[in-house]
Amino acid sequence: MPELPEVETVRRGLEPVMAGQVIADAEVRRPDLRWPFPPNMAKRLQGQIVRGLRRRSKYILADLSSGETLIIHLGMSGRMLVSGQMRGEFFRNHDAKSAHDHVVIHMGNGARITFNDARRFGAMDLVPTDTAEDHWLLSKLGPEPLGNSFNAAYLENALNGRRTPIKSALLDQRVVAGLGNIYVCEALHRAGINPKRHAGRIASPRLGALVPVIRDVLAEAIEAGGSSLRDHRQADGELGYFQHRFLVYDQANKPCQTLGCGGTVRRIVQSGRSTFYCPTCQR
DNA sequence: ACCAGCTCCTGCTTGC
DNA sequence: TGCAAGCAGGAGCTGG
Repeated sequence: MPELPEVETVRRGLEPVMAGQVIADAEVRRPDLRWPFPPNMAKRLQGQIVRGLRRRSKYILADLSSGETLIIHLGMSGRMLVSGQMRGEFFRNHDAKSAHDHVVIHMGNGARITFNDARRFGAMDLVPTDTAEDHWLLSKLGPEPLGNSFNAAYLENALNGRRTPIKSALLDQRVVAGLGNIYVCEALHRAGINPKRHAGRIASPRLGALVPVIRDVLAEAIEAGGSSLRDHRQADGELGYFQHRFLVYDQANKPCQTLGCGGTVRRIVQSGRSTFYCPTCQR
């Protein structure tokens, strides 16, 4: 599922029920997701106050009063669903137990947060807060696409000399952190760049123009609550809505929507992943 | 160093 | 309707 906008949507959904609240209890129902959980994870979460929830790329970081940070990755199909009774309001977004409820966190305010991940590509780890960003999963990540260090000069330098297709380069989390297949396809379409073009062979003005396009696509997707194709749900269980705004992703054989283009959206495979683009207006 | 391909796992969609 | 193949939003690892 989740690329940056989906993860940010989940983070925003968890913040009001977790931030500043104590973790009353935690249950681990299965010993591992992609990797084994850290030792005694449930016990180490118990009694901690959640100082705040941050996001780095596609990771959610929950800073705890113990001085540790819970790192959460949703993989392809992970969900964080809130249920329970809070402030007199009853949330029933995940009351039925599912076979893939791997971790359940019970907050002192009555909220219950369930980590559900059918494909088990997700991960959790618990590390000291002051070195959380040095975690092996985070240490090699490139800049945040919505941050100031992601700019035209940076991107040109990062892609200089690279012969891999621009599509593959933008999926590389070391180049820019948080993009996935959907938003790379959409951004390249908006920028009019052919996904097969070699990353190091794109003229500066076109690369420069790609930066604000990426920011816009991500910001609009966050605003829409992300994209729900199969698995993504907001923390309250609601769907995201950005999938209705896709111009190319999953639109194979449909007419290109670019004004006056007249082309047809194609699906190709690049390094084993689907790429959707319009050969007419993406050059 | 760079890059394409494979792999982990489960479930939904597609085509025969 | 039934069944199997194909495909899925991530990302680490391997080997050329």
